[in-house]
Amino acid sequence: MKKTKSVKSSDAIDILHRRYVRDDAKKLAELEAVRADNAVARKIYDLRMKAGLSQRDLAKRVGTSASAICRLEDADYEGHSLAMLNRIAEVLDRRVEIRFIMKRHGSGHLAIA
Amino acid sequence: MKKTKSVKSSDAIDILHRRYVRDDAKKLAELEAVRADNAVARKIYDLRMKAGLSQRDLAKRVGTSASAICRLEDADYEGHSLAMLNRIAEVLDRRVEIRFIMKRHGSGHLAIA
DNA sequence: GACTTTGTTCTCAAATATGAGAACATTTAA
DNA sequence: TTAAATGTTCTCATATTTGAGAACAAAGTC
Repeated sequence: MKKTKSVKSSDAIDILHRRYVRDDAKKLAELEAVRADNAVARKIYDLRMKAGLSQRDLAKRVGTSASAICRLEDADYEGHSLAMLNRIAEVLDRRVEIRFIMKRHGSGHLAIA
Repeated sequence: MKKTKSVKSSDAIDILHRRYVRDDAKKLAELEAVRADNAVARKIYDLRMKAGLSQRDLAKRVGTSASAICRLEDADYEGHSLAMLNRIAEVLDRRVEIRFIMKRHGSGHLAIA
């Protein structure tokens, strides 16, 4: 979450959407990945905020550096590992759940469970 | 999922549970990580089976080798990355959702949303 | 039996994430 | 203004994951 740019971080997705979502399947895959990474970044940020911690605070608890936490909260970061997500969840008294959610085939946008 | 050992793969968790869950917080963290990895491995296996694919089939679709898929389905594997989960989800027409679920504080076992 | 398919394990090089310190910008507090 | 706290970006060495091929075991097919 960049400090200055007014936390409207769905911008990246919207731009990609307008640029690519005209039947290009390969790009659609990338978009999905970006959307996922983006969501994770925001969730980490939200969790940290809800806990009232600075990046340095969380870093200390997790056992890493503030810059590493900052990197994880960057919406463009694509390197998330389950190991790190678990470490963060642990110190914030949470557990990580992964779900593979079926995408709609036919027409629409929306996904189904 | 090992071929011979009759797919009862909650064994590992049970063993760890009996061994550690006597107030040892550090081990509890590890257990949570193992549980998560285990769950991911099984989900990949289930998804692949539901799609009627061999490990080699899935590997080809994802763009990797069968041994890599086998590794991902090993309950002991701890190296899952979001990137790989997204790639697998994509070729099986799914998307990955990550949730940080609050753990119960007080007494019990069960987790809450 | 021989053949094929499938899953598994081992190895290694290549790619990628992590840990960490430094420097900087911005905000808040004194 | 000065100082402290915070978030960000850069860089690098280290650790980890990935890609891939080989070899093997087990099960099914012919």
